[in-house]
Amino acid sequence: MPQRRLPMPASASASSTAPAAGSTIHLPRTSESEQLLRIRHSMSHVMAMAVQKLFPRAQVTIGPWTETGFYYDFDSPEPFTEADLKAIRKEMIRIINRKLPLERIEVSRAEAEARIKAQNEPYKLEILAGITEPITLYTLGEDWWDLCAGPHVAHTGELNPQAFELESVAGAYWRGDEKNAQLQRIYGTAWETAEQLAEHQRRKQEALRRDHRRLGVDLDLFSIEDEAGAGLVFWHPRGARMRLLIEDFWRQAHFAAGYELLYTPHVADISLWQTSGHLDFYSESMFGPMQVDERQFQLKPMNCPFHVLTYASRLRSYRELPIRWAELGTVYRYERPGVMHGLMRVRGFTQDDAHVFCLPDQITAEILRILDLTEEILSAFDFRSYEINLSTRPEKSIGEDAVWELATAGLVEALERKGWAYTIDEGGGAFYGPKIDLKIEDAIGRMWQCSTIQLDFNLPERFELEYVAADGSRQRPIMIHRAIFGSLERFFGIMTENYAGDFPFWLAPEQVRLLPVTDEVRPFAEEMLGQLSAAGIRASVDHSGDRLGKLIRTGEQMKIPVLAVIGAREAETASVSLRSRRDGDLGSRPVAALLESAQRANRDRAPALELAGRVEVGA
RNA sequence: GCCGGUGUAGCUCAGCGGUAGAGCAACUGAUUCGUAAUCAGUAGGUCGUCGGUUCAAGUCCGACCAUCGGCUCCA
Repeated sequence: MPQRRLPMPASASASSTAPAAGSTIHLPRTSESEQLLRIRHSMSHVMAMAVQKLFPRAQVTIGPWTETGFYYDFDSPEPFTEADLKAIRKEMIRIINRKLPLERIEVSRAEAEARIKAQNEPYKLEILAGITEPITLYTLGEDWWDLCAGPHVAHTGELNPQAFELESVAGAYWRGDEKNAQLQRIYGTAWETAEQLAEHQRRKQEALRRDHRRLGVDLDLFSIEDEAGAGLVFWHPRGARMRLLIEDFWRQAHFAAGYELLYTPHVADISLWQTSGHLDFYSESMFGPMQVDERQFQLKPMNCPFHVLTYASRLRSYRELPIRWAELGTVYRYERPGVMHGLMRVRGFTQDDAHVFCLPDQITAEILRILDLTEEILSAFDFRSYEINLSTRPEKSIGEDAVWELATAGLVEALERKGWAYTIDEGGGAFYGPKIDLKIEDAIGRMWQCSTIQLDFNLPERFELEYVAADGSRQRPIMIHRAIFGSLERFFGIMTENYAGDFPFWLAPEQVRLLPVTDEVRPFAEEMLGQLSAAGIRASVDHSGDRLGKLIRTGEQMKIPVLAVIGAREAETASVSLRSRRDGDLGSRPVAALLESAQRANRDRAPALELAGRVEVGA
């Protein structure tokens, strides 16, 4: 068994020292560094002062630090543009160079109110009303101050004018509520040293290099077509090939884990969504209904009602439980214009959805099985570091106390038995049941929530699901929803960014590309292609007629794991000269050796070919 | 949906009132070549869409669509 499938404990927290490919500079997060916190806090004040100097009509609101910098929200009659950032930045440098002191002053509520009123800053007044004593403000030089709890640097001389940058302007709502005034937010980043700033920018570049939208075009994996509409994904042959491999692996793992697979319709009579309750609490995320004959149909935003109907299609016995049904179900959800994002946020996507119907005393065992399967599937894509969250009963919820307690205890016990660290989000569960969410960490330290396990006391109730218990009575089963990838599209995007497009051998859409050096060897290349294809290896011959250097360049740009150079020497000896994307030139091997190792790699879902010792062929 | 940016050939971009340009890719020809770009030629765009201003609009204005960075929301 390959090492990557061994069980590994989940890490309880995100690591900020994430592997930043080739870098040794540590970038502390704000929450890890008192000095950075001061710097960023003060930077936002400096920025606000600069903005008010350049835009006197701009009113200040709030300006907190973030993990990599800071922002400040303004209410300004004139819109800020990216070009304005340059001027603001220059003004900030001027302020920094004046080495202005930042002084903490504790004031009475009345004095704070008087000072704010003198400046006509209505947002500050609102903030004041919401805070408790002691009320503090920080001055910045003689003319500027802001209501703030601190802490700050002693004077702006402690701020490094070479270690900050203003990054973007964005809209934001006062207090985060879209019913409130629209404010303008300026984001900045600030560090102790110019080197840290450079490293931060290098990481941003790295994220850009890994962007799945970029790679989707470059590697010809998928596209989103204007003509068809936003948020609808077209899987190109290469992307579709990968998706099929992912799905095949997923199906295999599910059958092995005791699941059966379902196929259910994409639309259904709208009454189904009335029964399920989605029409009441989910309709704003649903596509509108469509009229068919005398009935109204609804495109599905979720698969669960279909699985529930399948359950209810006949009488169930307690002996049948647990029932585990999974489906790669494509759902459509209405997303507001402006929120779509590559594969990460779309309007049509496929969930790897499953529902487990079980007895109350089976909860723990079923959750544990799901955790095991989740780990097996995620680690196959090299996601081995998790952050787990358990969400408990919210105030507004349905169901009996005893059921909630039993279910929550079941989730806790499963996590304990799995040995996974987790945090508890008290009251963060859905109204219909507690849940476990799992985030995965990618190669550059970002966390992504994909998997979710939710208990549901609502749907079995609404659809009056039953089973016949041992004593002949009718009982209600427990229902568990779970998804591991969450959305196949989104997972594909995350995975693409995680690998930066350098997919492991088993997953690569094109595994081996044969590069004929001259026209004379094309027939041999074709013959070899036949052998590779017959052995289930995804291969092609590059017939562009370019010179070898170009063929290799093109192959490398397409991130093909194995390039096989075929010249006269190779054709004579039935061999290939292999070049691996990961390990470079591997030297010559008999064709049979390539076949054998590629087949083995596919079978083992290996990241790369493993070849026996180099064989010298030819002259 | 909201704020700001962007939309010119398949891709990356230049042109910013006066009859559309480059590099790469594609195609054709020559070259038959040994580990990240051989040379030459050809073709390709109603400049996102619709409307307006103007003698004249990729170029100015408006609306819409898409997209990028955010907000809100979320798989």
